[in-house]
Amino acid sequence: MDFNKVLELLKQKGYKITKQRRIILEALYNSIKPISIEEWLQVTKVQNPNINLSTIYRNISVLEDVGLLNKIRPKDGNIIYSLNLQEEHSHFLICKKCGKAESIECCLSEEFKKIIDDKEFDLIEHNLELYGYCKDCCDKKNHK
Amino acid sequence: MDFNKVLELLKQKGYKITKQRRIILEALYNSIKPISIEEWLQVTKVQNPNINLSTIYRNISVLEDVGLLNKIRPKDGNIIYSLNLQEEHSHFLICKKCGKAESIECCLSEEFKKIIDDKEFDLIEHNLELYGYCKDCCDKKNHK
DNA sequence: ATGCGTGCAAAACCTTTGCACGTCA
DNA sequence: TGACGTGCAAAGGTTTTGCACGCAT
Repeated sequence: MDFNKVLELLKQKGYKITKQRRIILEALYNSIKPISIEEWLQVTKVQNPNINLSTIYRNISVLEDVGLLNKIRPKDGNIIYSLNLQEEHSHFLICKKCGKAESIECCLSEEFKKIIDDKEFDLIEHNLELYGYCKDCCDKKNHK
Repeated sequence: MDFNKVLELLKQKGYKITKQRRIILEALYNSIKPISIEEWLQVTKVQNPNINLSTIYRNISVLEDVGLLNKIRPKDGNIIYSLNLQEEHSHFLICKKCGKAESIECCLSEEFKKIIDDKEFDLIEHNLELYGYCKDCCDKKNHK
């Protein structure tokens, strides 16, 4: 996704594009990996040393609201952030009774990468299928 | 896993079974769902109102050391905890080049449940396959 | 012009730690 | 008995918030 598209999405939600906001967004946009708040602050300070931590926190809320923020929580250590720029790919909820497959939009790539972090394995794709009972079959059969 | 087995595992690592520790562990053991620190404290206080928050935090470290603790981090909200009592089931890292399948021991059930939380779907099983390049093929082909 | 966004400082919140005392093995 | 565990209180770290000012629209 183009950076201007990112700004566009913010504007569509009624957010103004201030100098600080632009710098903060660019910092994350240009980062090749998810970063912590502190790293994020350091990078923004390169462009404008006066930018405040609280401003970054407030822009985190904005990005969450727009749905562009990926938050990753390593088991140990602080939260790291990245922009969610990719097209979403689907997984399915498959009913064991009626076979209905419902698409869900979630991408677990980051979680997977974390899990195999120590495996020296270059993760490219994943396939995930979730099996259970859909609402209709739950109601009928009292599976819950 | 039996509760006594849990205590046994702690003893094996050289931890003592104090009254407080037992209550704290039982609280989590008996919980039907992952709970936050605050909920955990409330439940332990039913058995012994003097038990301190810091004691729970210290026992979290113990459980982590023993490998019995599941930490779940909802995107929004505090960490919730559960005991990791189930036998682990495997997923595979499958190499797209040499086809080698390496078993990894991780269970994403909780994450999946979180994801479909709002879907009214009774999740029973899941299947996960991770595809990429194993270390050997990475080295040979310079995929990284 | 007006209202949203920002910097600053303080507050709120969560987690860790030092210390003295208690208790398990 | 000795070492580990606990309660309490204080410290440490992170995130949020109130306020006055500034800037984008």
